[in-house]
Amino acid sequence: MTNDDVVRFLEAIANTLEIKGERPYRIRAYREAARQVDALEEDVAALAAERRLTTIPRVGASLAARMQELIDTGKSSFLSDLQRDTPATLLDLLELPGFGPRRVAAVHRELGVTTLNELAEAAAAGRLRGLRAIGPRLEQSIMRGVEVVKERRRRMPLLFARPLAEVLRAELAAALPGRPIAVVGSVRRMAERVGDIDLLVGAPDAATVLDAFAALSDITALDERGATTAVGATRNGTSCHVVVASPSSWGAALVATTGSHAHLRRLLALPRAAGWHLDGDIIVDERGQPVAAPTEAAFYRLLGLPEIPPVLREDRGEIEAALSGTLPDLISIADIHGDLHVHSRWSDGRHSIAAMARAAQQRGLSYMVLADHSRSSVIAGGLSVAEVAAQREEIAAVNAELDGFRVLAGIELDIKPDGSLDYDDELLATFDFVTASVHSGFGQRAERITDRVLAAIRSPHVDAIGHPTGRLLSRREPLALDMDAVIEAAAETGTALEINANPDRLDLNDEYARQAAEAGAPLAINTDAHALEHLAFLEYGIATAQRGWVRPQDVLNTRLPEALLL
DNA sequence: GCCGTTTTCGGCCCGACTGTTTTCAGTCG
Repeated sequence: MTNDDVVRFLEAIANTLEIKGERPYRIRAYREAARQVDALEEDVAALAAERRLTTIPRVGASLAARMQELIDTGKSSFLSDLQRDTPATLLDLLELPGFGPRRVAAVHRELGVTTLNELAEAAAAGRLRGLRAIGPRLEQSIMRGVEVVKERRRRMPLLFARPLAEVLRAELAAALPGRPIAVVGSVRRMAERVGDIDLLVGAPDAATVLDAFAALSDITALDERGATTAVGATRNGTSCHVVVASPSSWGAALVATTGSHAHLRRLLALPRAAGWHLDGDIIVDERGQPVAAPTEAAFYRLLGLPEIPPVLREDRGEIEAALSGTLPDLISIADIHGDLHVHSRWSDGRHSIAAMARAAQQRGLSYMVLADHSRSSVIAGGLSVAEVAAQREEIAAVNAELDGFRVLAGIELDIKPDGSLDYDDELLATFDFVTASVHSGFGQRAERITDRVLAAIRSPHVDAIGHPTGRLLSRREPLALDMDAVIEAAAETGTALEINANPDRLDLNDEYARQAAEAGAPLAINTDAHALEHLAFLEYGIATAQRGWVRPQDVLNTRLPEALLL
């Protein structure tokens, strides 16, 4: 029982209670406990073993008893009781945009709907029409939403896939000491969504490897087994594919299993690869023998190419660029000198300005822009005009304490639903750096929302647009923005577009990042950290930028503050 | 359901948008 399992359990209870129409503060108690367990450094199972669950903040006697039962027995009588009249599949419906607990409860009660498919059928048959507060627009959005949610289920965000892949790799490595094991496939390419986990093992004897794989505690079922490959299912139903290669063809096997399919197809069509083809997961030559290449560099050399970084292997022109010697000089994490979007306790961050600054410095940065929320983000604790002034004093005090690191005064400024900005020009002029973001009116139509963002870009006080498309990989589709117009205006005014590195956002995504860089719009790669540990998100932002062929000179925060503030 | 403890009960985040209405419910951040 992992902390994540307990978090999901508490959230399932909260969501079920919400559908049942329970009192809001009781629901919130479960949500807050879930957040606490999520932030817990210790193993919640260890706390349970010592009967110390109530030492977790926001966990009292009642929640502790429910968590204890779950951890001890793997089941919860409380949750099963709740699910007797509120089936677990109803929780899927909450993922639909515009569909909250009340509407879920209504379609369940009035129409007997319990699953996404049943809801889609009911919508298609026009049976939602009779319900209060559901009209034609919502009906349309439900039918679209069901498809979106299903696709999300098929391919999980990298955020979830990458740690899962690492657990499997580490467990397999422990069972096979001395063998090289690599996470390959779309996780290695840092693709934003991942269908299944791919592992590559170097070993002369495949059977031993496949036995060890089948015996992993996280692999609950073996779906397929061949001579050198196997497919298993993990506890949460994710499919994991393992391939065994001989050390002499390790490099070729890395290329073959890292993909993408499109990249490989193009690669094997090169003249120098005449007769080569894929035999299962192995690249073989015209005689059917595995291509001997101990490293990836050696493999690409056989084809007369420089080594192409995994993040570029999508057949988006990288092979042509490699042939002509024009592969981009990709940005790397070491190029980043500052983070332009960091929150603190002044709004909805978990840590103080000083703590965030010290953590950023430890990560090798030399400055950060403190960008707490502006006043309209009420729930996020947005800063009043008076608080902005008070915060400046704390920034000055923190800067006086720090050596070799600077905190700049910034703001994450709401672009309000009518397109106006959240503070007046006079106040805006006093910030070192302003990032403007959309936090409301997500459902607006293309023209209206595009106008809002364009107005912000054209404001002389706005230096960057935060998470421009507003998407959340695990639960929200992008705004209906005209991105061509946004990128064009950003290039024209020199307003930066953010690559928000939060792995649930990755916004801009790789393709827009590339389009922006090519159009000459400056980029900013920021963590949007709301806690110390979120500063580690930078690597996801860098990977997204790399996948977008972004070079250091395309990115604002590769500069030092002196150059930034010009 | 948790918490504080000058309170063992009464606080705990609310303002605005959208699509549904015909005066507002439900969702969202």
